[in-house]
Amino acid sequence: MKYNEYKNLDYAKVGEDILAYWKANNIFEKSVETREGHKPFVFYEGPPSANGTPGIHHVMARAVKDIFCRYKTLKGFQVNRKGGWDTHGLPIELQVEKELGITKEDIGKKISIEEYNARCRETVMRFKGQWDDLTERMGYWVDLDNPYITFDNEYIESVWHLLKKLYDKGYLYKGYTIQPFSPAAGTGLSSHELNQPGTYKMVKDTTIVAQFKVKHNKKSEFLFKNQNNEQQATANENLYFLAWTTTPWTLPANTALAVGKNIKYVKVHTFNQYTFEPITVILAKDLVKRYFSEKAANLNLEDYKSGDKLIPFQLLEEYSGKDLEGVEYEQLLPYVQPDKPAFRVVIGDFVTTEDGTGIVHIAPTFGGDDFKVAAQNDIPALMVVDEWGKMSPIVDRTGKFVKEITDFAGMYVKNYTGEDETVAGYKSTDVLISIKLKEENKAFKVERYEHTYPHCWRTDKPVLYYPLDSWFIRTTAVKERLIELNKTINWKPESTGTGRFGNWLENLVDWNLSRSRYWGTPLPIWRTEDGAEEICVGSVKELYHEIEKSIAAGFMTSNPLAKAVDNADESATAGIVHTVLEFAGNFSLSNSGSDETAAGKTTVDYKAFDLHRPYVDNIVLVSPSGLAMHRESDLIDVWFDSGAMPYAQWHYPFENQDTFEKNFPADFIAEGVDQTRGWFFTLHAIAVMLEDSVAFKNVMANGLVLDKNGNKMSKRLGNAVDPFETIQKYGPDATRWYMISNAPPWDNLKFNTDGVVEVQRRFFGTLHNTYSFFALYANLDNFTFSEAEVPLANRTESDRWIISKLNSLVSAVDASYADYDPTKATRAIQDFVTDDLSNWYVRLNRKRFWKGEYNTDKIAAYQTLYTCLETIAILAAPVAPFYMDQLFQDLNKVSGRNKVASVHLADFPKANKGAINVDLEERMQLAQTISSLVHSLRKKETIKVRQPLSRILIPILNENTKAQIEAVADLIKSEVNVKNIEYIDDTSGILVKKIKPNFKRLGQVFGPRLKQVAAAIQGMNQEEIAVLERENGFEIPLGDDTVIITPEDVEIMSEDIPGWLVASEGKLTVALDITLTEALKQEGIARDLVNRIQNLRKDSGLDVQDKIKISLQNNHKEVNEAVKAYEQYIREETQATGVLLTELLADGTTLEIDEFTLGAKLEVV
RNA sequence: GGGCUUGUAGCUCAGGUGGUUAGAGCGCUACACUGAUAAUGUAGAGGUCCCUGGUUCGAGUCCAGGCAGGCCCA
Repeated sequence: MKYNEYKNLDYAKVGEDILAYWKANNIFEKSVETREGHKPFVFYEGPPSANGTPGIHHVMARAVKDIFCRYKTLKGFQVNRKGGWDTHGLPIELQVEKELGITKEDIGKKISIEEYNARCRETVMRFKGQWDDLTERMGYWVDLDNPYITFDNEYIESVWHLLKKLYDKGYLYKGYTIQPFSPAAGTGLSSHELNQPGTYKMVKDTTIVAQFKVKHNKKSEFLFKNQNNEQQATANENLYFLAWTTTPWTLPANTALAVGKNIKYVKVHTFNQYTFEPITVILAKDLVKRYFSEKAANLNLEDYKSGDKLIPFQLLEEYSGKDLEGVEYEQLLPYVQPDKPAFRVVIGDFVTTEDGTGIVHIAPTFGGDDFKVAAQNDIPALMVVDEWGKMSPIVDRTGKFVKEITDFAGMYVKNYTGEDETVAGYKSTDVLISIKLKEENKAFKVERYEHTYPHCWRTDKPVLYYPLDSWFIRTTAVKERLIELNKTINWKPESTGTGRFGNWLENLVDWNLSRSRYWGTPLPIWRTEDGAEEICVGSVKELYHEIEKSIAAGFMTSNPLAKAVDNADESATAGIVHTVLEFAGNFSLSNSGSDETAAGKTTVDYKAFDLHRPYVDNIVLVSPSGLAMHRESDLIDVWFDSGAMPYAQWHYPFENQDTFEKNFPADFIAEGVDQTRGWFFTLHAIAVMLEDSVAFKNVMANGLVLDKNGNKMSKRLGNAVDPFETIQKYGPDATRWYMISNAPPWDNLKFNTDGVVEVQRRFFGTLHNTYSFFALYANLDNFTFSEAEVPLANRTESDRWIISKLNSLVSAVDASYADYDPTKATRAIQDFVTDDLSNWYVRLNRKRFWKGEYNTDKIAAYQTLYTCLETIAILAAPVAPFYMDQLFQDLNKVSGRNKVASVHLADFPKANKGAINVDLEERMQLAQTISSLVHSLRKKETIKVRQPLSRILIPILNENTKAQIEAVADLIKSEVNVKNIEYIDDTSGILVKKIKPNFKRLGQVFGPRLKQVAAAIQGMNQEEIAVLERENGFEIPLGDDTVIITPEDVEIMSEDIPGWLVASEGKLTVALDITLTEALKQEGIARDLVNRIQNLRKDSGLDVQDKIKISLQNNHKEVNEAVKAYEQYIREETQATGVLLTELLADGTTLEIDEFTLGAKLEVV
């Protein structure tokens, strides 16, 4: 059995080959099965939606999930990973509408709900194939065969069960609120949806400061009087409140104005800039300067002429907001009349003087604050009766003004039709309203204003705030508990948990559950028309029985669930094809229904019906008092679907009660940080409300994947990275390794394929080279790790060193994974492989592998390198699952040391603390530093490493350092090619010492006087340093005072050796003796000869083990002598049986060694 | 406007509890080495540690205020 040797490494092919191996040998399944009975590590998969193609960020998110599941498996836990699909929701509806060329309005008209939902069901899994493919190729291990699917009846039934539980606890209620509404999508939006990335955009809107004319009556009399300025009374009939709005289209719905109770307002006499008419206006005192120019402060009102740019003004009276309360004004745009008294000033605590005028225009139908303050003050909203006889706002659900708003009837309040706004003459509805107000002397100021405004995350069109009826979950009731339990969750990064998520909990509002849509989980609440009686249905069986009652009461004629519930057992065994809703089962990917039925665990046949609309809508139930109850037409927020997955993935509580209990809460979940208020919240909320428990103990919120310039990836901009292409080109391992090692997952990643290439080269390339080196020689020597392990004590210094380093690495990597910090783990592994293993251990020990006989030393070398490679394979397997499995198997197949078929079935190595030797690691560091210093000296003198030198000198200030260097002296000597290391100490008398203050120590002792002390120390001469060392103390005069410093207060090092070539780093100084003796020169020539002959061997295509005969031309005396002196050495190095010096070589090659040129010839023997 | 987060070499990133000469890899330049060879070593160039104040004997690090990017929300 031989170790596999590879000509070229094809990373993508490794991925494919290993994937095939996993499939053929069920490695994933085994990785779960072999841990049966072990402690479980519970992981929840946040379900993706398969209606779009996966992107590179999904590789990131899924790599993170995979890494910790694999790590925990290696650590001996059983990690079940049930996949899942999020199948409901707006994106799917919109996609279907786009494909069918319809809008929400057409549903029920051009297309039936039944057909519409059938299309949704088809569409939602359209890219499932691509998703599964990516999941496999990137090496994300998750159970794709038995995923939970949110549209399955079983799933919906579990969700219903949870809703009923909430209902029974009094957490569900119906309310009427102003909500974000997307006319373009025809639906209300949840706060989660409004929290999608990119919904808030900078827009330039036309804003109006409108003039609301004060009614002159008893209540307002005081406003028309001037206490300070009698002669101005004439203009006072034109008295206006100024109110600013960024949404002029809401002005026709105005029914009140709000002021701040304690805000100061002033009355100002001036002129309207559009009509030039004299006016008197009221606005907040703080904001006067915003509307009136300083330059006009001294102008006389009498001098004003129409059209003057500078408009004079005069401050008249001052009022507090409280004074203004109750003052009435004339309706600004009298299209529709309210049914109760309106148009007066109210107090609002939300009014500020930050912007606008300090007076806020109130349109109760189009703003949350507006709605609240109007209700508190009994101010009506402006409503009209729509075509169905229902009360509705003056803007309809498509975003158009109703016919009652005559001047603007039928106009869209925002650009919902995609009109080109850049064409000349384009006027938005807001602009048209402005023009009208200007003409009527009702506009004080109209200007374009840039601000952020929320947009629908699917249609990119602006959102309106709009009154909607909704069902809510009273999350505020458990707010404190949500906060408390959140503190027990380990967030990665912590700031997301305390900051983003914590603050969100602090400002929690009730969860708006309602969606007026079609494709989703229906709200299982039936109500009488007057809303007095209602029922929340919590299971299919319960619904069945309620229907039976309804039939008895005469509201229904047949029970659509009859077949499913009555004939359950029969249908399951007889294989009846269900006709109630044929398609329901056809697209179902779940196979749990029929299996479980056959097993007799439930009596419901879940393929015989459909809990979606419109079927549930057709069910009419009977109330306790005998009235008809219809289903509340809403669907529930899809986030509830995904937040319910801990339960619903198991069809709990109808099946798998045990399984659920064993798998709750999760040990670990991970998703993008954008899910903070989405999935993370809904999981948490449901778990706290129902279980008084967290839903997850550890959570990783990973950051965004941006393009290499830090911009968001988007298909539209064309900067999106195709994950399939990346994996195909660079392989899954390099892609994953790059993503994880480059930056912590919670930071945003600037994805640059150059980085992937670098990882490939630097890490995988080096590791592979190291393996190839091992395989080449191990195969020649037939090393199969069959010998007993050579005891550490019998191995070389460098063996023990790399083993020590390896064990330190195991500890570090284990700790990093356990702390959910994969980046630290990968960086540690990478540094070990490139720096310690490859660049130092292998480089220094090469000769042990290819030279000499197969003895204990050689075996020790093989064992050491093997152990390093095998350990690395396991440590790195969670991140690079394919390559590391190949490496592991390549090693293991020959040695058979592990009885497992894959690295993923192995056990995570345990660090052997006894093998870690800090002293050893320290002195190897010394060796590396000294070598590096000598190399740099050689370079300075341009003496090549092949030229042996006699000695280096190292000044030694303490015995410990000397002993440390002694232990690695051989390594240094061979690495830098010198014969001897000599140490010089104090007694030599030639050391020049350097003294440096220990600032940390001195600072603590001397504080502000440190500067003087430090200066004195740096000024000490050799003599004084000697005194300090000898006496263990030295007096420094400090002004009138004298202080004593000790050797601990300073750092003393040798700086220079007079007359020598030195280099130093930190405390270490090295001197190099560059005197060349004849012998050294000869040896240098011999080494050069070896080098040239080795090259010749290689060029001639000789095999490593071929023996040769060498003939050399004897035309240089120096060379001849070197050959004679070092013949033995030359023969050994070049595997030559003999070296012959001859006069003439007819057919040799020419060798050049410095100034020598000679002929040479090799013959294989 | 608020919350969170990031800002260190051309690029990607390290820099416990403050300590005086701020590091690594990549890239660039030069040189060397060569039975791991499309590998490797050594050296060099390259820094306003985002800015401004403050605390301190001493600030990349702590504090305050800004600026810029990102995410999330009003």
